Amino acid sequence: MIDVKDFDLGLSFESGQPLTFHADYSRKGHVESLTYSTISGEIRIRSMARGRSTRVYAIGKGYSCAAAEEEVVRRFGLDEDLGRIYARMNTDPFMERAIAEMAGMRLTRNDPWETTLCFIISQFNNIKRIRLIVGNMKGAFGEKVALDDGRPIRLFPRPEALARAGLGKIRACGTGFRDRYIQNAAREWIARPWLAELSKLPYDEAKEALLELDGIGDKVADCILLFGYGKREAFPIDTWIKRIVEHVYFNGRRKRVEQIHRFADRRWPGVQGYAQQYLFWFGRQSKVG
DNA sequence: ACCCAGGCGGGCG
DNA sequence: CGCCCGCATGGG
Repeated sequence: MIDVKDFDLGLSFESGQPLTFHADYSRKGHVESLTYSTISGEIRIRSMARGRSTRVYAIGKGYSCAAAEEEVVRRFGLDEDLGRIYARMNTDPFMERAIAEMAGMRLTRNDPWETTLCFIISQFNNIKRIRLIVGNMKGAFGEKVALDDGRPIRLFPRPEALARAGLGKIRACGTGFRDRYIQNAAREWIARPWLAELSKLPYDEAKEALLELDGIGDKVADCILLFGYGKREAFPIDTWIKRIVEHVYFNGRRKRVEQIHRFADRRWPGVQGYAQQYLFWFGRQSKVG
């Protein structure tokens, strides 16, 4: 059992973050459950709010109890002190409301390759269709494995499988024009093994390395750094965030992306990624901008 | 039948 | 440089 402050499982799971794993979520009263598969098996979480703290039980198939808990802590960033992060984010009334409404929303930590693929697919696309395409790609290229109960599942496609796949077969998953970005990224992932190790580099250098890949621009690179490499100083700027920041902090005046980056870096140093996620989801839910 | 979706790369002025 | 356009595809 893990006892954490400031954790809302459903909000963390359903806040538009790249859940690269297949998962089933449900809520009955104040008890939430989430089941998802991993490379090593399957994790089942039950979470129960008790005042300001939440009790989280994790059971894993193919995991010891301790290993399952460790996986959940890592995956949902439960080792990060949200109270301290909120104190640094809370610079104004709008952010204060976002924090109050979205209390307990965590930034998830995902596999770097899986995150890269998801966000290459995300460009000029919508969340629902991103999930559809990723699902298709698992079916076409993901390794088949059986869980303990014999149920077959498909793992996330590895770069090796996509590097040798034809563009036509990739495109058949619904990727559209992104097919060559995907094939190229898979090949580069193999040719440049250090791409898997970018969390060791400072944010700027890691971003530079990602930007060399075709189909990865400023926004996608920041998403990969934030959700795949745990770089909390990344501040992905998509159409939503741009509108929201312009509306809330610039009186509706249009700003260039570079200016918004500078603004966020100065205002929320070190916690830009959390600020972005809270502005993004709160702003979207309440239709700001 | 439209219109849009968590951008990016290339081409033009 | 800064801006603008086309881009595949499924769902509203």
